Amino acid sequence: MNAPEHITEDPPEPVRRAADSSDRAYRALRQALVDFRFHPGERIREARIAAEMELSRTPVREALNRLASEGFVTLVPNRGFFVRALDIDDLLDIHELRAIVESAAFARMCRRAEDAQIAALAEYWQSVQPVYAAHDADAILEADEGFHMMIAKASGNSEILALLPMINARIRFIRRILIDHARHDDDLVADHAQIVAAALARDAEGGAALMKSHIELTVTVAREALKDALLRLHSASARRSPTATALKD
Amino acid sequence: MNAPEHITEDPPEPVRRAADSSDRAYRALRQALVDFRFHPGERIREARIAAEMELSRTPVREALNRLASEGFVTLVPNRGFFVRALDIDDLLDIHELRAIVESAAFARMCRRAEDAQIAALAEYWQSVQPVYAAHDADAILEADEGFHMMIAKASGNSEILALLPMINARIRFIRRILIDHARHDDDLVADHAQIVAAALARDAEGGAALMKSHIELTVTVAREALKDALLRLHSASARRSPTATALKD
DNA sequence: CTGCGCAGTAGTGTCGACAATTGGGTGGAC
DNA sequence: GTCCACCCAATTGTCGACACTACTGCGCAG
Repeated sequence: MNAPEHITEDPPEPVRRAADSSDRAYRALRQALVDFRFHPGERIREARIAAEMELSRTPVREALNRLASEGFVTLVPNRGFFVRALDIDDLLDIHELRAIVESAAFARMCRRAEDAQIAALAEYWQSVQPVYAAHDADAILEADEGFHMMIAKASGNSEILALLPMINARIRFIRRILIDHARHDDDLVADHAQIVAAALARDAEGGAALMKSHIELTVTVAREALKDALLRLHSASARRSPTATALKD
Repeated sequence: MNAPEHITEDPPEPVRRAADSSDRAYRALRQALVDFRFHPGERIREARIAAEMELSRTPVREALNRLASEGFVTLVPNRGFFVRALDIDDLLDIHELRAIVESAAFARMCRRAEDAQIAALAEYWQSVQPVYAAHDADAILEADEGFHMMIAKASGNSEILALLPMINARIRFIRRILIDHARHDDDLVADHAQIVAAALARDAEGGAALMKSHIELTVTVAREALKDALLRLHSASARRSPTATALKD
């Protein structure tokens, strides 16, 4: 086993280059933004982020550039990156866009998806029922997003499938809060059940309308809760430093 | 007008730091991609691009990262950036998404926009009529995009307004080709006139349907032309180097 | 007291350099 | 002739450094 010198022996440190510093920075920053751990409008100091994540500014800047084109942050030349100030209207706009896109995705699925895909949707819905019963907010959120993503996938439109995750990322924190506070799990379950039924019946118009009201109702009902949540998050992020161990994971 | 000596005189090089290398790289690369001056699937060598644009790899990488999150290119770790291979199905999907979003934008505009905004749309439409008559493809494209952007703006939904330019950027080259070749200016003019009429009448449903068919018809009618155009562009980009002076401007 | 100019400092924008990785080519063993 | 291991050139991922810009606080004129 002792390797001859002329042959490259097993490196004692097979630490293959991670090559994912940018990606890690991207995910950590995005999560921090989604969780509103930054004050809206706050300037993001690259050096600070880099120091906290124990890497150089380069990957941090790459991550910020990606986040900028996704609308999470804005770039002011020679001033730096700033957290996008999401207000209640923006949130409503995003939800409206989501309703538009997802209801269209549903209609397209009804018209063009194969039976197997719709069956898979119904089956998935069946399989995650216990999750809702367990009242685990994180698990419910995951199941919920999964449900909607399956419809986007079954729509067969790759652009819709690519757009939805970007929308989801920006409203995930709201959905998370709503699941926790509004405690309208039963409504969610009922809506989804109706949507699945419409899918099985290939009722494009009816199902699309259901989807639209499903999403819009969520917002309408929770508008006040949203306002409170935003205020609370803002003041929280203003009080304690949004950094420190915040980006460690 | 002649500057006094005791005041910092005009530096021989008043070139205030541009600080826009990344932005220039972004725009140039995006334009090159939109124009299909890169072979689909082609690997993008950062050093080469940087050398051609006479700057370092850093701004090129920043531009590529932004383009990656916009879907123009894909990033394979440790391999680099690759031009996204757009096929005919992708193009149809993008147009479908555009039809979904824009028809919804129209309906929302009818329901919520102020009279002044709709009047501005009608006025804009009037003002660009000569452009269509002049048969200048670039000018027509600009007028066309402007028309649709005004509707997105009048929709009052900032997310729609932000999404549309991203969609437009990716299908601009097609619209450009269609305007040149299909020579269906008259249809465009007729459609737009109908859409304006629906807007003035605040006919949300009718106008949305018009908008949808306006966009979808464009695709359907031109499907064959699209295939040809894609083939032609691909072979062209394969033959000659997609670089050289290609990125100079 | 108020407002303007000015230096000092914090922070961004860009660069060149270096280590790690990939893929292709070369040579030898079978 | 084929296949495998190894080496090497080309390219990416990350870093530290430096020039330049924007903001802060202070001094000074009005």
